[in-house]
Amino acid sequence: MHDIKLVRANPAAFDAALARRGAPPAAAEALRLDDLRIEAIRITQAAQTTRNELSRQIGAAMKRGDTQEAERLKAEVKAAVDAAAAATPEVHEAARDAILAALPNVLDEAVPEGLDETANVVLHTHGAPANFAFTPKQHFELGEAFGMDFANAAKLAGTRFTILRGPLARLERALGQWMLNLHTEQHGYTEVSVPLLVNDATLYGTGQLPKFSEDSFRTTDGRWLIPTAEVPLTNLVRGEILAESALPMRLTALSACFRSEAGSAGRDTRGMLRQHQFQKVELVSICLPQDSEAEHERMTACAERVLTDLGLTWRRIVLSAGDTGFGAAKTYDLEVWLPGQQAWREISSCSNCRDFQARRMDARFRPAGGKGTEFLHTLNGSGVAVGRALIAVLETFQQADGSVLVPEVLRPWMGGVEMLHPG
RNA sequence: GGAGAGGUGGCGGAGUGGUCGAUCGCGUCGGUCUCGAAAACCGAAGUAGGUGCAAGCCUACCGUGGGUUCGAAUCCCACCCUCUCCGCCA
Repeated sequence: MHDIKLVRANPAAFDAALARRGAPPAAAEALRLDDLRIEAIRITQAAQTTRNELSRQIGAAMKRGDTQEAERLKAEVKAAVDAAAAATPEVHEAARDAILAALPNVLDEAVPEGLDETANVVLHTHGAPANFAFTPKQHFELGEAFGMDFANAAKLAGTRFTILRGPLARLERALGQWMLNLHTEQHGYTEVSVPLLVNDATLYGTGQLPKFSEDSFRTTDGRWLIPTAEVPLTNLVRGEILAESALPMRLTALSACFRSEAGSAGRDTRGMLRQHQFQKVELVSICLPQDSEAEHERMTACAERVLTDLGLTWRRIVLSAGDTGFGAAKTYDLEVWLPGQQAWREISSCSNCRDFQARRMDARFRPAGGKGTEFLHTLNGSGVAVGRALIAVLETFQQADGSVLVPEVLRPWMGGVEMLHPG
């Protein structure tokens, strides 16, 4: 949600910010509605002042038993009451906010220009795609031998679901547990167990509503399955006024994530790369405005640490203007190299949302020594997607005979097993 | 799911139709006192919107949304949440 005051202060700059994302100008219409709102407020408040004064007189008149005077005043107050009812500032405010709530965040100046992913910029690469002495298989080809089961998943739930059994089920659990411990024990994050079902206000707070309702699953009682733990974690501060001493607040959660849009693109139909349900370790930071840029770098480094410790090949890219998500001012994607697929694929996305979500959530802090309140900054990042990490591990550490080497850091979670053998 | 009770300012807790944005207590902040601290005493302090150069003035907000009324924290309706008991259950 944008600050109408900033729009008013510089409408041209606001429209220019939208143009970077390829969105049409909106300042003029928002300001027109805000003008109507202010005019209606003036009328309403003037009428209320009159009504309040006359009401006081009515009360005084009745107290001294002057019913005739009271009745006369009642007739007089009617005009003010009608005038207050006729002016509808809340209608104009709702119309204004409907526009503002559907507009994406203003981008960081450092975000590269461009309207799609072709304009993304690779910042650095860790490791290099390895040469295999054999033709590396894709994860679903490897997985079959380990009981990666798409047929039964389809029977139980439909397409875009996967069933894992035995060592792969354990490997998924190992990845999640290990990542969670890494972030809580070494990166200063606090583990949180969150609801997987949330209400409208929560989904609105992080920006999924009102514009992207079709991307999430809705329950029959009006709740939503979370598309990411970012939603419940970030909304923990919704409506709160925090003390500076509580910041930064670093939260992490391992959760299932549910995405209804996952199948609509018709891409990645084979395998478990793009699913309606997947596990993810999420990182969320709530911090002071002046700290969010550094926090963004820190958070991304925490996610990178996961990939490095697993022994994966990865690179960091900064998303272009047009590819940056709705609520983000700046986003780094981490892409992992998949030898079987011979491609870089997204495994983490770390975004600085600045005060965009905080405004929607009304999440503020009280500056130490200062007066009043200011909006917090919020950041979120995957640390990392567990399902995709599983894919990357399978494809990266596969052997010629179809067995898979277990990354050292995961072995304590795998009962000490060093090599997974099919069958 | 059934029955009952209740949601008021950071917390506790008054207030049941007429200057109530709200008595009071605790906590917080500033001051007096003190070598310093405690105690005591004095004082300050909600959020948002409108208006003004400013001091200030005005409006709204007592779980949320409606309604009744000249006037609602107070009455009515719906919803949300909390607590107690019963039932059910991992």
